[in-house]
Amino acid sequence: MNSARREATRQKLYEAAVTLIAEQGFSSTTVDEIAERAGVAKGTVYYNFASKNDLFEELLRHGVGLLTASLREASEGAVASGGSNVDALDAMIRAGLEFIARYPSFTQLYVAELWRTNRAWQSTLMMVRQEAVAVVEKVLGAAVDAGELSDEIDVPLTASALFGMVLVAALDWQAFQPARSIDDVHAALSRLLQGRVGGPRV
Amino acid sequence: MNSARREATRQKLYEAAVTLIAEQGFSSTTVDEIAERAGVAKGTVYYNFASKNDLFEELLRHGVGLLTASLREASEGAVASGGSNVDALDAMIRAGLEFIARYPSFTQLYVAELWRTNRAWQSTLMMVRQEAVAVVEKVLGAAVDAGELSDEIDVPLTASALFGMVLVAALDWQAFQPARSIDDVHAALSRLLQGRVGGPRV
DNA sequence: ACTTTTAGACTGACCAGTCAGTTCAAAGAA
DNA sequence: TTCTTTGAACTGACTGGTCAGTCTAAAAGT
Repeated sequence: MNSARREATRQKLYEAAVTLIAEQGFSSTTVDEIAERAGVAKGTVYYNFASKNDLFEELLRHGVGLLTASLREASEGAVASGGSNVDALDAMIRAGLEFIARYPSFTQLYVAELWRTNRAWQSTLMMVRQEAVAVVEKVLGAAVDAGELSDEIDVPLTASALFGMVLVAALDWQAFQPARSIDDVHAALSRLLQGRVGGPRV
Repeated sequence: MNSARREATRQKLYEAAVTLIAEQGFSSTTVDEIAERAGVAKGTVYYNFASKNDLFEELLRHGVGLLTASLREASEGAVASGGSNVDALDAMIRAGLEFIARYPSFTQLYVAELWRTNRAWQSTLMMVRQEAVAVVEKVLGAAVDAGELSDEIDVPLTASALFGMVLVAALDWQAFQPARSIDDVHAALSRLLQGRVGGPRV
């Protein structure tokens, strides 16, 4: 069981697949392309994954797992160092931006597939999405309970909105003004979160 | 000459294509399927459009055209009836939600393709996106000039963020809690825009 | 008269998945 | 050390199916 070797191969396949699928979409990316980019024979793909679909599902699980961990860590870090729940939200925005900057392809691919219906990996995607969103909802709920945020807010909807705000702003940043610093982008989003856009002027 | 008959056929093809592509993606939707769903012979597709790609590009132009018109109308309506620029933004959020509720498939498909690189219709997509975003940016800019919004905000980035907020919240609404009323969703997003989430408590 | 649509057979390219055969690396044998 | 064995990992030509796009002659619409 040379599973270190195998693991390295799988990793190469993930990396090859993620960029190709982000660029072209799942269906128009061929297994031959993935194998070639990974520097591996086609058969190896099928030795390591049951099917093209399966490769993709495992890729999704793998990627969202990284995101969830990173969000959770950011939130816990903020709280541990004496921050409020709003600080935790802010830290999660930061972590989200960092994740997207680091794995732009994965993010593209995730967004492209998230709301598609009738696809084989639909249920996997929903599961994995729920895990990520739950992290945000939890902090949002805690902030409301602690009186930091208005108790009129709709937690799940606001979590979605925040998620979308970060997602779209970050993808646009990467696509259209990649030169800007992450601090810049973070500041703009923070401002929105903290109500300093449409709120009373300071 | 674009006869009325021809236009009706094209319309049927758009409608068939948009749902199929939203569900399955562009590449895994076949021209035969589109023709069948539209109740039209395959040859008719090629009589009306140069290729599958061309059909899709025209579909994108058509759809984003509707969105842009609707945003512009909402914004102008708000201003004409004596509203502030922030009211105009709010009206545009509403219009965005209505658009997504009415054309969920188009929205899915748009999001799925927006950040993809290396696709034939990439430039078309960028162009139409820019038109839509410009409408939001214009109002945002006017609001800053009028002193309604902090002049520290980054207009393009905030426009993206707002766009993303509406987009993701609406898609999640449609996908996971379709029973909720549009007013409900609108209220939650308004609150975020107006800074009543993270801002000072009332 | 002229435009548009029909029905569907056909072609050539493309591609997911298979499988018989080859290579690798580790563990033991000499 | 050097040789042999073993099973896991990998290879790539091949197969069977799918699909964009073409083409026809005839019908229907305006």
